[in-house]
Amino acid sequence: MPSTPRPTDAELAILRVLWDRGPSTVRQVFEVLLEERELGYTTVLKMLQIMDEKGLVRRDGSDRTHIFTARHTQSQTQQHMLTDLLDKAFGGSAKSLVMQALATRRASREELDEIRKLIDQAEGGKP
Amino acid sequence: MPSTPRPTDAELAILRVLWDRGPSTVRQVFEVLLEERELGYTTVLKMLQIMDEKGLVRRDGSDRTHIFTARHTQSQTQQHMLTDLLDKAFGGSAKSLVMQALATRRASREELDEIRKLIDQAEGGKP
DNA sequence: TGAGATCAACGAAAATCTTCGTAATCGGTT
DNA sequence: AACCGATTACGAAGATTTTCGTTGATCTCA
Repeated sequence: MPSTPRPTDAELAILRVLWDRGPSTVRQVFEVLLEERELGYTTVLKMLQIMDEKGLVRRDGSDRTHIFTARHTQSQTQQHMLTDLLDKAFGGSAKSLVMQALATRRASREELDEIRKLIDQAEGGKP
Repeated sequence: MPSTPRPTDAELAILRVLWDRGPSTVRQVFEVLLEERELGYTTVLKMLQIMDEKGLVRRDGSDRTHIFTARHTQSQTQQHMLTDLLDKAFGGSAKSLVMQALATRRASREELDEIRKLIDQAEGGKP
């Protein structure tokens, strides 16, 4: 149960890179982010320093070029942010959150089938 | 489609009051929030002024005591924040968001049934 | 070995968020 | 009319977020 703060938008962009590409150097993260938007190398460095202080990433400084790793998995972070949103905007109701999410119409038939299977499982295990 | 910014945590607390109790004065919002945490009257006033500038609330200043109203419904705001989270933390996959949400184990059997019905409907209407 | 490239650290600036004190204004009451 | 309480407006301070320039250290290789 991670007690780290909820990542900000910019922090999340960095975490996405670390989740996708695994442990990375500042430069590697910088290059990926540069494809999406303009920003400076030292901006990324500073962000990673702050994220290290916050506990969002871990740093290996044994080499001259430090390696940064996301401290929590994407799943853990998703869970964290979802719970936060659930409490702050959905009055704690997972049902209404899921209904709204399904209303975004981004799920394909196959995905809906998988979701239904998950519900069946959940109900099966909940007598 | 509201092009207002995503509300901050403090703004969301105020919006919750407006959604629950309808159009309200600063004092009314203040009194409700005071039950949850300590804060000053002018803090709430200032927040509402800023939220008015941002377009998050509408203000009726025809009377001396102004009345504030949420500019978007709770549903619209939920949709907005969910879409934002979807893109920034779930790679746009509604499926994985729903799966994670269901994993919070906050939904009862009855709620799961309702969700499944919604999926059935969605699939029925999707050729 | 020394010149140039790469890197981390530091500090600081601009923007945003959150908080509230103080002052000005208005309404109702004496 | 003068006062009192309630309300809005203003401005500012502290915290956080996002950004980057500069500096000094370290590495590479010619």
